[in-house]
Amino acid sequence: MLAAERRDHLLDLLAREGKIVAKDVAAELGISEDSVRRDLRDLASEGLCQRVYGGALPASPALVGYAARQTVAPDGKRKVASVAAGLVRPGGALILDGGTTALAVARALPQDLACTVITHSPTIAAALLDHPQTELFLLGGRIFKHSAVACGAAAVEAAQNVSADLCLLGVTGVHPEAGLTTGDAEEAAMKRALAARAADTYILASSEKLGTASRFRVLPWEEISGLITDADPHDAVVERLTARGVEILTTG
Amino acid sequence: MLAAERRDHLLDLLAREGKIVAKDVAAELGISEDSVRRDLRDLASEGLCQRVYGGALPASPALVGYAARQTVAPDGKRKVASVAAGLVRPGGALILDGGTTALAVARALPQDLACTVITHSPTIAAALLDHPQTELFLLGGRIFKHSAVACGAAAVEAAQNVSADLCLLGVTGVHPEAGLTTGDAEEAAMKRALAARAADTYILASSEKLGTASRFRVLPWEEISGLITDADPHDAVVERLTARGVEILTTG
DNA sequence: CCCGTTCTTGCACGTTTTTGCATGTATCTT
DNA sequence: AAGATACATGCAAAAACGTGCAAGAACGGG
Repeated sequence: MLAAERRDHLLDLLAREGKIVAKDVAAELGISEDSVRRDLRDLASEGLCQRVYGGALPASPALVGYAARQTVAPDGKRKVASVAAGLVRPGGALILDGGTTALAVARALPQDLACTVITHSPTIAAALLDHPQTELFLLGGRIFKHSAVACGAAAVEAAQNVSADLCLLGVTGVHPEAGLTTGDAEEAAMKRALAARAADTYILASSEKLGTASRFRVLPWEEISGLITDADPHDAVVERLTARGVEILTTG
Repeated sequence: MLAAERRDHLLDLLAREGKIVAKDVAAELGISEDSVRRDLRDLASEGLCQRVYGGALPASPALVGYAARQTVAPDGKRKVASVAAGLVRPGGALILDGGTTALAVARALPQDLACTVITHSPTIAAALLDHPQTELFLLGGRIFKHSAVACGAAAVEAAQNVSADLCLLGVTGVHPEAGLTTGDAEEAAMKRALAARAADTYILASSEKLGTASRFRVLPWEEISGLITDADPHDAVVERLTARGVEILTTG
């Protein structure tokens, strides 16, 4: 594991959980607590986190819930992506959200799959340029830097002109009661607009997102077809979702 | 194994896995770690990756999965791009075409330049994601694979809703009589639509394009503000263009 | 075809960075 | 107040780095 990668992991953890416990992270990553402390000290000196006894907190509470600078798609996301890619039928049309998990889906699509992909993410579009059989449609609009996707009025309007069989959405929070949530209002609206244009909508959520909620709701459970996750089917949150009637696709 | 092949492999790895560990790659390819480090250093100097202790990471996290290959811009294009980037004023709005030369322009824009960039190329958009001060607006539409830009009716329509101070267009043919031409009718129409939305339009053309013409005309000379090229000012084609009243910006 | 030049590549060497441990100190909990 | 936990610092081993150098390949001109 690269040192820089470790730093990213810490920031990601900070954004997702809102705190870091040095001891836990050291155990999780198999490194010494000293290394974690050193990293945290460095991050704090750059103003990226606030050092506290036992670990660290976000520099600004507002940053909680925002996707951090994630560079490496963890194994879980890749498995989720692989399952999701299996849902895409030849000849069908897919609306693909932005984000690292959705990017992993794009990468997991067979090179010669003949289908239509509609996306508001230039990153996703760029990744699919070398799929010769894939028809690509880009939804334009103002690009939101932190998530690297087109959002806002223009993008939502552009979405009204398309339709698809399947929509794959990434979210930051998956909670039995709060539903599906994300950290930005514009993004939430865009995701809603995308879901509305597809016959079926599935949520991509690696296990660490289960049970968490962010500020803005994307959709209630009633409006989605299912959840794709790498969590254990006997996970507490998963079981509560199943009880609610949500279809769960696992990577098992 | 060819050196260029090795570089491609590294970029591919970076796109797929999001990171490179020098030691692992050296073992996998059966070459010395020194060579890997040298390659990584070169790639980093071109802005294609970010060097870290132990290996490398994508230049920007948003660029994970972004096809960075084929982007080794020749020297001529880079010089043209540098001149073009100098035309962009802080606070101004720029319409940027697709293509390798335009991509070089995007790379040549100062990291902290506060301006608005409007483009129909997901590749360009992805390249500008790490410019924090740059406002990005993406024009959507059907993606034409061979040129990797949004074209067609939807894209042209989207272009009607924007305006800018400057438009930088790439073309495949630059001819004193035939004017500016390209090999695809839809692309030509899109370029026309872009040029119509900017106060000034400049053409990016490395020297090998001078004197050639393709099938579809983009614009006549009267409707452009100037040509940016790395050709010699005493080049025969350049002199004929000057005689026609075309402003020529050279890299000299 | 041959020879000089240039570029690439791997190795050796000294330097820098990272990392875990030990030690002593500070801080928290009870 | 006392024990436990977290912390900073110093230290040493290991890993990664940069540089110089030499052998070899590719190239170009004669």
